[in-house]
Amino acid sequence: MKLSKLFTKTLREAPKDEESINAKLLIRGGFIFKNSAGIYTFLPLGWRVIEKLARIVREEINTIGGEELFMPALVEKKYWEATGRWDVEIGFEAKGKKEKNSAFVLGWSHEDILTSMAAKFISSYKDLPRAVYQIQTKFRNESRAKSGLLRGREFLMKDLYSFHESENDLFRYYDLVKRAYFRIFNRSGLEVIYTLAAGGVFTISDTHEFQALSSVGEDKIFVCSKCHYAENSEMSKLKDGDKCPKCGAEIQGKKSIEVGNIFPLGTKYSEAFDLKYSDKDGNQKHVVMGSYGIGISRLMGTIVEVHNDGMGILWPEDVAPFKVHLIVLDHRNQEADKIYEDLEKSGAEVLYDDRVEQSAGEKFADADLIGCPIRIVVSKKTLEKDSAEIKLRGQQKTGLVKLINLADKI
RNA sequence: CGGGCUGUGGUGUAACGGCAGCACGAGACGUUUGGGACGUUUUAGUCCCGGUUCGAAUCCGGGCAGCCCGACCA
Repeated sequence: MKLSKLFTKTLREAPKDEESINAKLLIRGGFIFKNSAGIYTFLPLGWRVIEKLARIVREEINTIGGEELFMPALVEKKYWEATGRWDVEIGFEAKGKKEKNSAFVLGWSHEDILTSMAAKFISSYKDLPRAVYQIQTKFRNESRAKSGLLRGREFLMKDLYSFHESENDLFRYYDLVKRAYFRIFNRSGLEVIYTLAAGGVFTISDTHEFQALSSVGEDKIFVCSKCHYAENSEMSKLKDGDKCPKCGAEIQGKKSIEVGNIFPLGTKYSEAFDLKYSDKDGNQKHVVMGSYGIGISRLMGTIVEVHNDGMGILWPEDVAPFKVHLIVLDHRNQEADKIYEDLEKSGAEVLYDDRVEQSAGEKFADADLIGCPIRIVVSKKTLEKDSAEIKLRGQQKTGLVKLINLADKI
């Protein structure tokens, strides 16, 4: 991608009403645009990050047998009534202009519509277990959207649902999901803490959250300084300075961002929608379910909160919009164009700053802001030595690499 | 949903109740190119409605919007 052709431009200063780091940097870099409070456009650079995250999620969820599907955002009233969730205030009613009474709510959760569908496809123990997921926009009328991508009224979520014969099988799968989640967050460059959390009306036991430590987080967890056992403060009886119930080390209270959660639902939904299967003896039983979420857009915001410096973002390699940020400082020299083409041919994702009117300093500042992992500079100085300068984001040292060897270094 | 703060070109800021100005950006032309370079030139603004006043960006009332704190967040 040539920066001279990019749809967006960077901002030198962040809008004054943005306080959170993720909002400031993502808006300045041209990753997102705020259309309303808690409602963002993912601009071309930002969408590439979302796609990277989605790819990681897909790979890992597919590995544990998840099948991807895509459910509607407009969810008709009848689907919410079985669980009494039509009137839940978090929903946005969607009113057709011709209808007198609205009959839809924009989907803020998809257990209801999925469970009613699943009854058409699951009828025998031979049809179990199953797991389906989607990556979709959720709409929640948050009374207070905040902190950039961390709490939006419209956001991207991966929601996975599993169907089982028994609680035993549910918890077998629950553990698979847990491990897949750790791989997802690890590949996304985040350290997360597996945290015990309170169950709700629709769960059969405690639930678990994946928490990334951050001072802007809305959650507070009590986490063991040694074994990382953690409980969410909303249900924990622990307090600062207590001994860890698992290993005896000191417990500390920390602020954190919930980037994922997993819920053992049991049969609450299958009872509401009469989702049953026949076991080997022909007995009708309710299907046992689990649901598992990752806020994809929140994940993006969290990564920025964790990986940044004063100048901009430091994208972890697997989620960076581009791997290489190539800067040419002497635009009259055609050599850089060729380097760009060669790098692309070698398979590297390159953002090429070929702009002619920007000064060197501005190009460096933009490279720092956008935050691709590898910066390559081509200038008169480097070309005299048939080389390019290479620098990793977040490191000060630079090195010269012969042009012939450049593609191999990436 | 309660509380606080704030609304001036695209962004950041200034203007006692008295001509809305500056910088950056963006557009044009030219000169530049190793940490946000320079010259000439163009462009673009007081959130909305009402009130007070000779006169309102400024004061008052109401709305709307944004941010922050809290409540809420199966």
